[in-house]
Amino acid sequence: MDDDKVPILFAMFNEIGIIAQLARAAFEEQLPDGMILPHFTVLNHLIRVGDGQTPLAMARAFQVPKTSLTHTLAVLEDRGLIDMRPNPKDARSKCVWITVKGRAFRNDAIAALSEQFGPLEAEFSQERIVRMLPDLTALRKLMDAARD
Amino acid sequence: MDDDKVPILFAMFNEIGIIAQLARAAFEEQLPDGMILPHFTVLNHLIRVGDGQTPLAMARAFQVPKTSLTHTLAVLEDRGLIDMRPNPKDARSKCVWITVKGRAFRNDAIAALSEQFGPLEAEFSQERIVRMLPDLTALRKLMDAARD
DNA sequence: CAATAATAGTACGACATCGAACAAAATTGG
DNA sequence: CCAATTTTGTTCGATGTCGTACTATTATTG
Repeated sequence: MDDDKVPILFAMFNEIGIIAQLARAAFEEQLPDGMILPHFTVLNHLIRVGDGQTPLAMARAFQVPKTSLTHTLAVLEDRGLIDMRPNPKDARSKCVWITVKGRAFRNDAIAALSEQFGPLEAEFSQERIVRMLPDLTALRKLMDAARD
Repeated sequence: MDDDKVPILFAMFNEIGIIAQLARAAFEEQLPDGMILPHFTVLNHLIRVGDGQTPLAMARAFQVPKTSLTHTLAVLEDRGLIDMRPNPKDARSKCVWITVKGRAFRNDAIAALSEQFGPLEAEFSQERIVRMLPDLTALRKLMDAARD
């Protein structure tokens, strides 16, 4: 890598890391109790992609170790936000279903999210988002593919 | 927030979050032992901004709770990568200095970083980075300012 | 079909994160 | 000055993350 290309790539990841951290902190402030981003992420995924997914498929989707997801799912089940049932097609496996309570929680979180990030739109125009998003998506896909 | 603005803002943060996670995982693979990103971040900060900083100033710079930084600094001191000395201007406080070993570690990590992310430059042009960076920086600054 | 390998999920332990409470020192306000 | 408040850093406890090792089940292969 040429010397002059390191700093700017570095700077980009640095900004991305800080933004991710600030966004996460701001969002989690809006969540009740001990709920954190991964809890919401699971519920949101179950609604966007559809429930009945296996834990392993979800762990891959989120790029986290399956042991991390085991813990996250246990919390969600404890709180009645998901149900875990045996996978009829594979006795080793399970399927994750979102409950009515889980759907409500997710919807409330979305509303809080809009509330939390609403002020941003006044200062950070949709234009800029539209301009960045394709590049961000391309970068994410490249990195996703690169992680053999 | 208008309904049509939520999804794209949401999508942007989602991409940013995934990229941050993938970049962190890829980078940490290159680090030895139990060293993780925050360890490197501290060493890098001490070189970029200058050492002799107080823990609290650094916690603010990284947007992390001071208790988290206490732990990170303890690890770095254990491994001989930093020194912590009393702050001559405030007996409650300390100053953090990077050691020769710490500098070497940071330089090695930078080299590993370049190695790790080198292949990206073939697929993700510097042009795109240059195009995105000002927007990312602007967004980071807005969010930083917003967190009262 | 049996033996072997691969896969799904979990238990456990080491370590990271971070809020609450704390002690020590500095600052402030009367 | 002195008392009250604020600031700095740590300790402690609860929880999250994740690598290793394990069990149960399924897939492969000779």
